[in-house]
Amino acid sequence: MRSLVSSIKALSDEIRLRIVNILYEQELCVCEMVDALKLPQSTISRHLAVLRNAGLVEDKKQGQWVVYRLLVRNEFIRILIENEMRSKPFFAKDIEALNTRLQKGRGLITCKAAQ
Amino acid sequence: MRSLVSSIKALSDEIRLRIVNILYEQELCVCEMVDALKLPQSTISRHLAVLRNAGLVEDKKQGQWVVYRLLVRNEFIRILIENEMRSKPFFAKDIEALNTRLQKGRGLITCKAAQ
DNA sequence: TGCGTACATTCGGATTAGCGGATAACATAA
DNA sequence: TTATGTTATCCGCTAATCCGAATGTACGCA
Repeated sequence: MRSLVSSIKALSDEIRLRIVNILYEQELCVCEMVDALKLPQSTISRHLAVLRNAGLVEDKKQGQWVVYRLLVRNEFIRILIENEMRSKPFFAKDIEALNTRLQKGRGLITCKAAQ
Repeated sequence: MRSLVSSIKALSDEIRLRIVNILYEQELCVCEMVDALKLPQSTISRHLAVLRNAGLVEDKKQGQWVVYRLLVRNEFIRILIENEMRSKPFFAKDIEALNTRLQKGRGLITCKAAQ
């Protein structure tokens, strides 16, 4: 119950929804998200901590990167993403920016160099 | 988009989830919710205003009462209620208290008298 | 007219959440 | 070792949210 509220609370922020949206595409390191969403690194990192504490994402170290993966444990979250986010231009433009970024960087090979 | 965030934000509170839960049973006036959830009237009223501003409920005057009705406009909200709330004891006990209250008052006939 | 009920809103105070620059911590590479 | 890149956390600050008692408003009924 407590965890249900904190899951919903974690989703009740525009920036965190944008993060969830791009993570629904594939797992990503922090700097890829920074580039895709064009937001300060501290902002992304802080919001990722909120999502992690709510159990919505998990992270793993991979070389010098920390890679985040979305955990869709509840059906309502999947429906939320599929029905309310993926069709909207607001979120689609982040996917575009992400793809542009991923083409440059080729996965996780470089990050700074991709800018 | 703005409205998606405010919908989710409106749902990101324990008391408001409890209100949504009992309104999913049937439409209710404020004092029935006060009795069912055993919370101060100002608290219920304030949270109802949040839900109304987010477009999650609508209200209509009915005699001396204001009756609130849940609007399930998004599929993810229905899934949220069905999958995450209705099965949980935490929310079930509110339904029980609500039914006890409704037996006494028989719909909207009395409110103060039902206490 | 005046009382009582139902509901909304105000109030002050506490808690929480948000921001981005700066810095810390750590890994990798030269 | 030194330099660079990646990520997390700290900092001071502002803004939003929550609470319940108290007050305001509207209306039905005697």
